[in-house]
Amino acid sequence: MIHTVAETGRGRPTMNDVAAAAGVALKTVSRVVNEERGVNEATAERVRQAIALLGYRRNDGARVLRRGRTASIGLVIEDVADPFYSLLSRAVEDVALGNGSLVFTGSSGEDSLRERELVLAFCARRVDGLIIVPAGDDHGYLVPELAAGIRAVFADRPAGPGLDVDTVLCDNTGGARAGTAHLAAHGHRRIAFLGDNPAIFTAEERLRGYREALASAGLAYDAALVAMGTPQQERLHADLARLLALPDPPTALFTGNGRTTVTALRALEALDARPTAAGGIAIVGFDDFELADMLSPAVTVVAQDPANLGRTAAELLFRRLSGETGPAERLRLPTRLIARGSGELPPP
Amino acid sequence: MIHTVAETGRGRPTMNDVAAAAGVALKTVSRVVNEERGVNEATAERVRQAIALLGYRRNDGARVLRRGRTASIGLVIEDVADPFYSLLSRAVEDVALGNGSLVFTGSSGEDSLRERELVLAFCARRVDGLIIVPAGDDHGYLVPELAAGIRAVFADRPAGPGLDVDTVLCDNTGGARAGTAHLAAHGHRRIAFLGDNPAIFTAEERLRGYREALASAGLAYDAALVAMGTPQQERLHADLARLLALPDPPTALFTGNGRTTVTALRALEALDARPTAAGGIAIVGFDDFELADMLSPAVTVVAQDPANLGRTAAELLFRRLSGETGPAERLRLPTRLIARGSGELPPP
DNA sequence: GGCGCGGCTGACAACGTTGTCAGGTCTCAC
DNA sequence: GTGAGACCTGACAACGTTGTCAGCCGCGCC
Repeated sequence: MIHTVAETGRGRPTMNDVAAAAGVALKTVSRVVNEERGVNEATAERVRQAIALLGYRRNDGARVLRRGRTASIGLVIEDVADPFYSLLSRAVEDVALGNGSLVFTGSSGEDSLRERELVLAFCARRVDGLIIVPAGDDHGYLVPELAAGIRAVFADRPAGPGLDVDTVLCDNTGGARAGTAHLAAHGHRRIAFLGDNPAIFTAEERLRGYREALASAGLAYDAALVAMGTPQQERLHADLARLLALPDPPTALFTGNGRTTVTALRALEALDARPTAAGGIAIVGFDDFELADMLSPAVTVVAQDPANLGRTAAELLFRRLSGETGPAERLRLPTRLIARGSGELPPP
Repeated sequence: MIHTVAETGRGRPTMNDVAAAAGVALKTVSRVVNEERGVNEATAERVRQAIALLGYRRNDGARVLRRGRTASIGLVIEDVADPFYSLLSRAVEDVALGNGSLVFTGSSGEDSLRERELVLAFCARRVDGLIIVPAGDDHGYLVPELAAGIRAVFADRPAGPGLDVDTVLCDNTGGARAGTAHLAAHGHRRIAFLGDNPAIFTAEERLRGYREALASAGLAYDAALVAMGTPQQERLHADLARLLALPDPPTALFTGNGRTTVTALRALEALDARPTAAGGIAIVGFDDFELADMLSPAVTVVAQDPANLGRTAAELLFRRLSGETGPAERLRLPTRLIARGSGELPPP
């Protein structure tokens, strides 16, 4: 039988309230809530009724305090609004949910200070683990956290020096090499490179791949054909205007990430120099993007698989959380060249 | 002076450990950590040194248990990987961070059961508030949570019946009306409608707008010109093939959301019926999308502002959390028609 | 009748923090 | 010399849960 209970007014009911309502001890409620065996079915039913009556829900914060594990992880990326990271996020979420874990998400906005704040805030909430796409390259602040048992996996970019931690990267150099070589194989000898800020690990690796491909093709590296920086419309417009005005202008363009590719296409349009099916400057871009196949010409890309990146990192994290030991892993995920037209245009 | 302390081995240092190391009482450490005034500067400095030495970080879980507020909110959307929701997410994140709050994110995948699980899991963590893009239309499970003081704001779609809660919606009907009227104004009399599953609130509202615009233009509603369902490639391909094979086929197409627009464009391409600058079926799509302006012809859209939606919902939530009372608000955000070419093609 | 055992229940401490309250020391004015 | 007040510090309970341990009851067996 259910005893009515004087509602204490404000605030949520606790196990104590449920216990009082059901006429049992606190601990019995705990057992029912956690579906432990050894509770008489009639008693359990009375407790369940009291729970429903009061709208009780277990306070996981208190539970965590008692047990240690929070069943939550933190994900720090550059920007959820960027398709690359949103695909990565979704994959991380799915793996986490499959492991009974919730996900704190935060965008650093390529600001190492904000990255640090987010990570430490997550650590203060005692997340079990972290997946980090770092913005900065000093992660000393993580040392005490790792020592305290929080596991971290770095994704897309490695941790700063001195941190021996699991890392999942993309084959940036190989991908850029393949993309650049593809252009060279189609007869281009003046290939420009538009990349992100060279302080960013991936941008620098991709530049390296570009240079290696040039060398393999017997082409000289010409600094005048390289422009790097944040992919803003105005900057790219100016860079491309400069490149096209060179006495010996490039006949092909390798762009270092998705945002740069799209922005460059817009800038070329504004400069009246966008490739057409009939011809024009050839383009290969790092990163696939939505509708690349619907432009004319369709855009040839070196595709990464951001979902795979997120999934791999998350699975690695959960393997660690379930006790897997061993030295820090450092994985490289492959890229794939998708020829669609813009990278197969011949030089004039 | 710092006393050395016997490291207890596993686990993180607590305030107690710091207190022992600094030779002060637990409460003094608490005061220093929380930057309360009234602590002698020399003492405080000793405590800070002990904190640094031990790598101490406050356990926010315990703090929350004591204080009641968690400084975290939960965000449930359909899919972070969808650009619409990823823009919304970013806006929510930014507002939350500005209010000193962290964000749990979860994708329901348009599954009402998963929505419920996510929301209740967030509630068990005692988030202060929720922003929900609902997948289902029964939110009875939220009643006890709301009664217990968790604030919720529904975004993009309303809560199920019986729940009187803050809601931020888009002007779906008005937008669809404007888009359809735009096509009619350009001379089209056979306008097809491709929408999402009509069980989804926004899809149904947009269909209504489409019908209203037809009526205003003196055009008859023809069920044969309407196809609704999940925007999968095969389904849309079949629907469009059927439409184009009609004895009196449509000369224009209104598509009910971003995913549908993009998928329909691909299907038209496969059917060799994609519009060109020279002519073809006219298209207006609900939702703007990246590169809509770079296709040929560029795609005319009825644009929502997902970031604005997220920001508005989050700001409303935080106003509630900071004590604003009053009846539940129900906001409607405007849409904007952006003419780019595909919607201005004349009928043949 | 006594003993052991399985099944069920409850009392109590502990998790790491903060709010409350009390106490101690010092300074200053009377 | 004493009281008032400012300043600093600490003891203790409480937040809501779970782990540990002990106890009760009824049963079957010696």
